[in-house]
Amino acid sequence: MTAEASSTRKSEETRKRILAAALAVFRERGFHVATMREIAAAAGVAVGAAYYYFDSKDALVMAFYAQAQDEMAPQLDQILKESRTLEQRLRGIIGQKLAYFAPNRSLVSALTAHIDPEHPLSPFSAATAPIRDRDIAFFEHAVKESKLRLPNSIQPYLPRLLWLYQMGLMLFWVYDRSLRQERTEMLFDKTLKMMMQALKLAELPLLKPLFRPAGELLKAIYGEA
Amino acid sequence: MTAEASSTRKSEETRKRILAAALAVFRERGFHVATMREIAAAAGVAVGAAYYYFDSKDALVMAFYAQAQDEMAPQLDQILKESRTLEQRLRGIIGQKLAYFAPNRSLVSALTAHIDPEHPLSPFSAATAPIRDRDIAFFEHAVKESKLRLPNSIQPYLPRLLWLYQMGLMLFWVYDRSLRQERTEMLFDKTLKMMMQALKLAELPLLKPLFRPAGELLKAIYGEA
DNA sequence: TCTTCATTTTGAACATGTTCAATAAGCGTG
DNA sequence: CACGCTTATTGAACATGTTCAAAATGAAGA
Repeated sequence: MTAEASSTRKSEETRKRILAAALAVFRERGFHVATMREIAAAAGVAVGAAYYYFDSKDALVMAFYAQAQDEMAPQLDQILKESRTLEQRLRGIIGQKLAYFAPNRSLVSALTAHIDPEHPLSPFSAATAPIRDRDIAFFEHAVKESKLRLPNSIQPYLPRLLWLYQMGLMLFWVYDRSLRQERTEMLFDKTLKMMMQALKLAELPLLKPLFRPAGELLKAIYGEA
Repeated sequence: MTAEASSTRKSEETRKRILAAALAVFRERGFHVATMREIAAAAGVAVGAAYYYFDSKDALVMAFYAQAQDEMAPQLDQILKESRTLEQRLRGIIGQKLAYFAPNRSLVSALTAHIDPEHPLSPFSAATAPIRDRDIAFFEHAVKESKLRLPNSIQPYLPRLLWLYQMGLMLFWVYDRSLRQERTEMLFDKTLKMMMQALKLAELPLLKPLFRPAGELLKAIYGEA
């Protein structure tokens, strides 16, 4: 939001330096204990400068996420190219993200700290829509070309639902205290398989009374498109 | 946590006065903008006093929730007594809670602000276990005596799952901007019906491959009991 | 009543995210 | 170069949740 298109070379340098310093401090000391004064000092700059480039401490985390998106995009594209089934693709995409974020779990936890959709930094806010849409696009791609035959009333919402699934999984992962987060791994594996089972069963006429209201619900919540 | 059993009459008075003042200020100005200085002033007391009785600003909200639990308990018992089916009971219990909290939505949003299970005020923390368990007990009661025949691998976890469902619903409700929160009402109605459908179908052998892994998953996440 | 100790109350001090007026640095133009 | 204008940078000041040493209050016993 703060950085303009007319950013000169040097300005961009400073911005990068501040962000890098912030991430370093966050990693070393944890997001919450890290102070803006520390970060500024680490970047060799006054506190005000940090606020000139970033709206808030949280905004630094958002910048981190945006950067992560850029860096991960090619790898995710690659994964989509190399796999065919939806299950493989989801496993690949979500697994890749978890792996990427693994060294920065405390930072991700800061990201998920705001659920309030009014808060500019919430994953559900209008302000983060571009980032969110970019994320959802990968799930759109993953769903496309897959052989899955879903009821028309559900199909269009699947990418957004999968994104939500991913968010929930990451939330669990962020606070997963088990060794190497193996509980998340287990949750991921089992729920993914169950989801695939459920999607297959969606065709059965027997389950119509279960999936028809689901479609109506989705339409009401997400809107027509 | 702070209030001891040895609380004398006057001390208890002060505590109540501070809590009441806090709730009034929260209601009038919203949780976030309200300051501890305001609250203290409204209670006719120094800031320090507020902290003598409550660990933090958030703790005031927790005290509010505990009080709400006390006040709602008889009504919830009544609802359980007057209804038989699980659907009726859930509709009654959850509906009652939403109605009760309606005048204080901003306060409830403060309650759901901490997802981190390490945070003492998170609904998932060890510190809030007593409050949580008391809540879950109502769902246990609601499930008991209902004619539902569920696989043994799932049955024991049902109350906790229903509690989770309720939490999710309240989260949606807290940020529901629609008139009279009618979107939440719709979500509640539809998901409740779907849940009942799904639970009935759980008996079908056809759906075994879907429900068996679900049972295993629950065991792994929640533990044996 | 006086002493002693625990309980309660006070308000100044502290930490930290954030703002902002002032200053410096760049840069294009005459 | 000199002058203005935009962009960067500074650091003191502010707001607010929280802490804490000191003071006030109260209760119980000698």
